[in-house]
Amino acid sequence: MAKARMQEPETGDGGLHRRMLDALGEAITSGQLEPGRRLTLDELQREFGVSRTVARDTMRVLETMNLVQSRRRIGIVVQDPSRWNVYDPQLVRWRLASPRRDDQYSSLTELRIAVEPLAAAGAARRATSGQRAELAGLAAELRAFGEAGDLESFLATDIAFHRLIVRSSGNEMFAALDGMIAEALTGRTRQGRMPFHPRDEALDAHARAAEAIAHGNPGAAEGAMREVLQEVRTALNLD
Amino acid sequence: MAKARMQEPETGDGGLHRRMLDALGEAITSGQLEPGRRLTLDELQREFGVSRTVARDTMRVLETMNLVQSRRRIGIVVQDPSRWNVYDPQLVRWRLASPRRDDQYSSLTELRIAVEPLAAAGAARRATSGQRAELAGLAAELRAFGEAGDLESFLATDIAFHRLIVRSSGNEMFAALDGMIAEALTGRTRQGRMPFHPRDEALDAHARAAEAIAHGNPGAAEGAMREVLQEVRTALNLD
DNA sequence: GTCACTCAAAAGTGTTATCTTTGAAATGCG
DNA sequence: CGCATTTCAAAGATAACACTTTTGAGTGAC
Repeated sequence: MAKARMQEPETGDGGLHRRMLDALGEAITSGQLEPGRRLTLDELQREFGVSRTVARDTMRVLETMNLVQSRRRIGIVVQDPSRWNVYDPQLVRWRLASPRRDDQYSSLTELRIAVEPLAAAGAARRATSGQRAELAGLAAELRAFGEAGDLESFLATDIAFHRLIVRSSGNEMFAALDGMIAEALTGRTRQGRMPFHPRDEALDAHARAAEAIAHGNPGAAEGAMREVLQEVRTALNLD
Repeated sequence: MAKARMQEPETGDGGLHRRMLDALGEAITSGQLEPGRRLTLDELQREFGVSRTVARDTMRVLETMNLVQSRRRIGIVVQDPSRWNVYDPQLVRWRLASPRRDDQYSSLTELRIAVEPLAAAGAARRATSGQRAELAGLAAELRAFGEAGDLESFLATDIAFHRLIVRSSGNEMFAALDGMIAEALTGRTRQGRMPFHPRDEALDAHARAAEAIAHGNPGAAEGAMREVLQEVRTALNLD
């Protein structure tokens, strides 16, 4: 029986489940499905043309993110945003794709401002010598790209620099932010919130942070990192 | 008359799925199931005496936390800790219940030190007037309980104080930490890392933070909160 | 005899369909 | 109003089939 049910496999990673999850995740995080809205599995399986099993474990996943709660007889209830697991990378991605992305960017940026100085201090204490060397190298590249005005390469290197710091911090909760930091930096450049030419003070601060980490000086690393973030802070009107 | 049909409601929420999830979550986060270990659905459904349906969506949930990855023909592979979604409250709970809980406490505490000053600044900008008043009240209670040496009430009030600050910060990523902050504070007291009598400076700093927030002074709130966290910081040897 | 290539079987998850059980809400009856 | 009954929708079980890698056995060329 030739089942002409050919699933198109080129949609990234296919996965029936993934498509449904993304659709619902985006619908909820964008507010299109407002809190309190009740859904049922039957509805969903008809709407997405999937089996009960797929519908069921999609909802299980959304439930562990606290986007919905499933109760007997009631169905599946969309939860209030205050209950969401807003650190789930997938959820962050959905929110960054939604019309409300600006909220997500400013939250993320404020989080960066809070965390990165301490992460730098941690790196000064606990980074491996390889990481220290790599950081120094990245700071040098950063200056080169910055002075050359190569914004694209500058961004890539800047992302690598900040990610490496959180991953070297010795705190796995800081390290787990690396993907989100990359998103925030990318978003900043895309939204044109980045100066055309990185300021000299910013480049110096990056270099000082790398140096302080290399020399194992936590206090200096923390201070330098605060300076690095100062311009982000003023951009967010936090001063 | 009393139909002894009473289901005890305090078991969390019963749920076959929940029991299996907790068991596996604890086994993985405690390191009992080491990274790279391969499991199969058949094994699991036999071991837990559940159907494939339940086994499957349990694994789906663990997969979204990145505790495991499931691949065709291979089975279900326990992932390396560096890939875990360490901000998932459930995962944090498992880790706090595991023998390695100290790592989790220090990570959490370092995160608090990073975030709370900025959260206080945010609260000074964006808290509602009700929240500002409530904070002032909590600071006063805190002083009363502290001076009376009532550690139990002090802890409860301290938790309420810190939670209220992150929830008033206007940043949902800060607000989402409130449960974890409560756990960290509780743990600190339980582990006897708390001075018997809260220091005067700490009480003053709490009061100054509340006042700065009430008056809408972000800079002062941030500074006062840093002082509040100073003793935590020295306890963690971060100075 | 060894290397490389092909192809088929096996192992395990992915997906669907259908059924029974259970719990909670709504309803109706006294 | 209070209690039992009904009803709805998720929770869970079971069985079958589809899809994908891995493994390895067989085959041929050198």
